[in-house]
Amino acid sequence: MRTGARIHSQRGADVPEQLERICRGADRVVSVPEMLGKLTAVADEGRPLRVKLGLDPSAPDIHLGHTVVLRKLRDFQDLGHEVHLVIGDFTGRIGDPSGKSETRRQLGAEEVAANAATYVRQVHKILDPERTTVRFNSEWLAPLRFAEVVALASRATVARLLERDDFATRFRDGRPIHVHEFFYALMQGYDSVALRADVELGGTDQTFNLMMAREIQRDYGQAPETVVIMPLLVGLDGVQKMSKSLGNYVGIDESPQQMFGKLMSLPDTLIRPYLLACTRVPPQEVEAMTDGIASGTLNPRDAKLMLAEAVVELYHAPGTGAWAREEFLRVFSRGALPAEVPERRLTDGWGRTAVDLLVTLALVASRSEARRLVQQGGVEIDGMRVTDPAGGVALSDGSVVKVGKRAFCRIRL
RNA sequence: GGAGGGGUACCGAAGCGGCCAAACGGGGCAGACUGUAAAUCUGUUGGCUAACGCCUACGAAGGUUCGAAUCCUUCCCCCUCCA
Repeated sequence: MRTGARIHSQRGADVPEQLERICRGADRVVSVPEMLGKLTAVADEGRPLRVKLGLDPSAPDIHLGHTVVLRKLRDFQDLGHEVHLVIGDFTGRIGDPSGKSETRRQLGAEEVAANAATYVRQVHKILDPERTTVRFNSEWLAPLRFAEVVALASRATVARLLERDDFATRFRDGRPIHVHEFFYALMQGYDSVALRADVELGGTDQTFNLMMAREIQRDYGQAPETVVIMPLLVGLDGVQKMSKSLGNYVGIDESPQQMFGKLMSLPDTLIRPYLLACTRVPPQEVEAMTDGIASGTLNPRDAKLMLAEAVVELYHAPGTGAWAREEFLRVFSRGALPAEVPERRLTDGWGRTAVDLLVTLALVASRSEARRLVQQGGVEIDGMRVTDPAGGVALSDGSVVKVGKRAFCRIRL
């Protein structure tokens, strides 16, 4: 798909097509006519749009939730535009308590750098490195003098800031809002000024900040960026948005097995949204599958198998999706062993009981847990359930210990 | 500066002298079932112990008491309102 440059060089002719591609899947574009105008203008000028995305450096792993926005960025790149990622190292250093009322831990410089490197590596699974620029916002935020900060602050009113949903509810409930939290939106807006962004992407949770950025750019004499707001992906729990801290996520750096398994644990109601947001399955096909599920001709499990395979395939080597599917069916549907079982050499000196074994193999966190697991029937050796925690176990070279549904270990004596 | 409210296990939240390793909900884990690591149901969820039980734990440190998450003192932290 490296046709972007060529399309771009065709100038205005393909602008409607570009617009259609950009708006597809977006929750909202502010505004569509404005976007049209910009696309036309840059096409005439023969330059690409500068498209911005801000990233929070505190949670280094990219998950499927991020990919919704990242894949949209990729669309821009394919259309010949350039992407500017802003790592919020300065904002992150201050700590953003937004969303939760929890104050976020401050990050050290090395940590930020390491996280950023991880980001960039993962992001390149989706974005075209050739058309991606990475910047750190400390570059322009750190040198600001207090007078300049005050000037920035004077652009916004408290009433305006309180419009933000999160602030509004906290204010109403009498929960604290710290002054520096107000600065957050201002700083993000300033990022856009520093980058001279033409377009900014974000999830619906960023709506307020994105709108604020437009106003700030205007105040600084720039044309306000056009904003593309993408829907938030619901997490594996089916309730809250996907986020690392909530643990309801699928990371794009995870192993094929893990990705596949997590996607199979998706509530059935999320099949359609995930197919649409996280795979390249054409919308008509998704609708056909959805109908199939509704009418009972398609087993939701099979739809999920398809979904999981498609997602794994997107972030791993070709063929891995099908492999992960086979693996899943073998281990969970047929209860067989996975293709690769980690091996552990067992030397003399472990205590001989079932509990000792699990502890020695580090398959449990404590002896109590091991005991519990055995009592609950969650431990098998060579397919035989172990029933007595304190009883001895019969092992031979090559015996396989299974703990719970998905922990395996082959014993070498 | 003043007044008031609060800090409980992974999270939320009860308890306010013994029956508290701490109700209840969520999450996690295990089992059953299944169409799946969906849904549902059951069990389990500090550590050590074969077990009796023991140890550690309710912001921190002391104290009262036969006995404290619960009462007292000091300290730390958080929140709200007033100035």
